[in-house]
Amino acid sequence: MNEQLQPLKKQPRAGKAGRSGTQDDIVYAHIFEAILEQRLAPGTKLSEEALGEIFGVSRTIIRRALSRLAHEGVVLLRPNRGAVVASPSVEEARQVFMARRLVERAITELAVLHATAEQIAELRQMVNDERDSFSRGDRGAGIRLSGEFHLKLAEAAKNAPLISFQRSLVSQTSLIIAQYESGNRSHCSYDEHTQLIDAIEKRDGELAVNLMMHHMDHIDSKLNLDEESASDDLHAVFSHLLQTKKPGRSPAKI
Amino acid sequence: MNEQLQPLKKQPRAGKAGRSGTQDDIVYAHIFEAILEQRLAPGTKLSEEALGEIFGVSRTIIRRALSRLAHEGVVLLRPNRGAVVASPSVEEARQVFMARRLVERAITELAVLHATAEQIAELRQMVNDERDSFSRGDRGAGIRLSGEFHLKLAEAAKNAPLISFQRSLVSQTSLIIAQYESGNRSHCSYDEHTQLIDAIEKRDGELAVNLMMHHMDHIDSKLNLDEESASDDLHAVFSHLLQTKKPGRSPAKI
DNA sequence: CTACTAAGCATTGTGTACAATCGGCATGTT
DNA sequence: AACATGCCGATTGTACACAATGCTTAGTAG
Repeated sequence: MNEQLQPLKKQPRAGKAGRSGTQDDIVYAHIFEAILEQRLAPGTKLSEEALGEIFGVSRTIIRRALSRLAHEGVVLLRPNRGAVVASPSVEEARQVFMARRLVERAITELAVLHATAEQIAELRQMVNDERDSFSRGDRGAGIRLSGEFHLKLAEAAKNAPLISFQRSLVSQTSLIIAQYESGNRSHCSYDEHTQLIDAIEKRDGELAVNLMMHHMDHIDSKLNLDEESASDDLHAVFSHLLQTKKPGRSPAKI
Repeated sequence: MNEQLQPLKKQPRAGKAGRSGTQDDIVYAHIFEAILEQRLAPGTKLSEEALGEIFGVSRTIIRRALSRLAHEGVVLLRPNRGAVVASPSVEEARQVFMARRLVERAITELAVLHATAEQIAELRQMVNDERDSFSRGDRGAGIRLSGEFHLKLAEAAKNAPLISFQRSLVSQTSLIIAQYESGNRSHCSYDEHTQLIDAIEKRDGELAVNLMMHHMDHIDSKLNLDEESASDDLHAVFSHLLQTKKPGRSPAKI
């Protein structure tokens, strides 16, 4: 139980990923980040009481955060049986990627039309942060920042429903990447992000869409969704055993 | 305010829209239905305590239902200030419709590929129900069933993220229709739904997509988003006044 | 020794009490 | 008379206690 998250108590502003000050968001951001960084493996049970003790809040807050995570598809909420980190199947991963292709194409077209100079500057800044994370070897932050880039792009498209959907898709994609990525390559090449920004700044819609589609191709070509799906399924099948083993250790770990 | 919702108390199975037995769903369905039937006008405040008393459940349940409605965009949750029925602006309505075009096109293409005979039969049954509702003059049920048709179609596309997104879009569309529809025409011609099913059954993807796009055209051509946006904005602007007037009547109204 | 049953325990679901926050109203000041 | 400010009522935010449910395990019968 030594690897417990910081027992924050009215932490004025979370130094890591938590943006706004509300406890909800802090808990949400921390759990989400832990999942992306694979400190919480798919299938891990997320006990309300344990989480509440760790974060120093009551189960009410935890429950809201879990509900939100469940709605975004990174947590599975089983009635009367608690929450677990989602372990998307290969089929679910394919569906997410299909939906993302659809949405990213539309977002790119809209962003070319509506992105402001300020937003483009922010996008460049995010690519810089992303590159820094990878150079530091911080894989979890890299995945998260890469996702936030795509989310920022969605904001430039100026369509609220699309932004909301994209948020959900990006979350699930991050989880899928964390689960399925073949480790040998950098997963979200920021070069492609930079080229994409250039095309958007030049208002070249056709080029931008082509770059985005190639970007999507690259992302899922790095995953083992096709050939090695067996091993993935195996992992998913046995994932519940990983946390069902007897509590030979301390009981209060996430 | 004698038009208070039925004070159900552990109603075993809601006879109207509530499907599954959990209290959450019952409350959710009733509020949603009330919004669609305009028994709850946009801007109306949704007090947790009042709703809890009406439905005979505690605020906990109400809060979950409101949270869900808020996530689907039909209810606006303002921190520390309670929930109100959303009153989508013209711009928001446009964004929803743009997103729906995108999603409906994709859903139609996928449904042509994957819809089973059973699903097609269910779709036909839903069109029948929809027609019956309109012939009975039950406008609220008609809007709801029309939305459920599009949702069922999404299920035929066999893509979970798209289904989830479509659910949110359909909910918001229903609210927009209820708010903006020019009253002189039937809003969702079930004839077009029937033709669409025929095209899907014949596996004619091109025709199906064309029909769906025309269907979308018809839907928003019936709305007053363009010319009469002034009156709509006016309504939205003053909507908060409608429920801010002094409580000269009974306090326990939604 | 295996399989089935039942009891105990742990965890989630729900209701309610208390605390924090916000909007409205009255009063005082310029 | 108009504006600013402090108080008060109402409503939401949070935490906690109790109830219900499912899982685990021990015990017994075959």
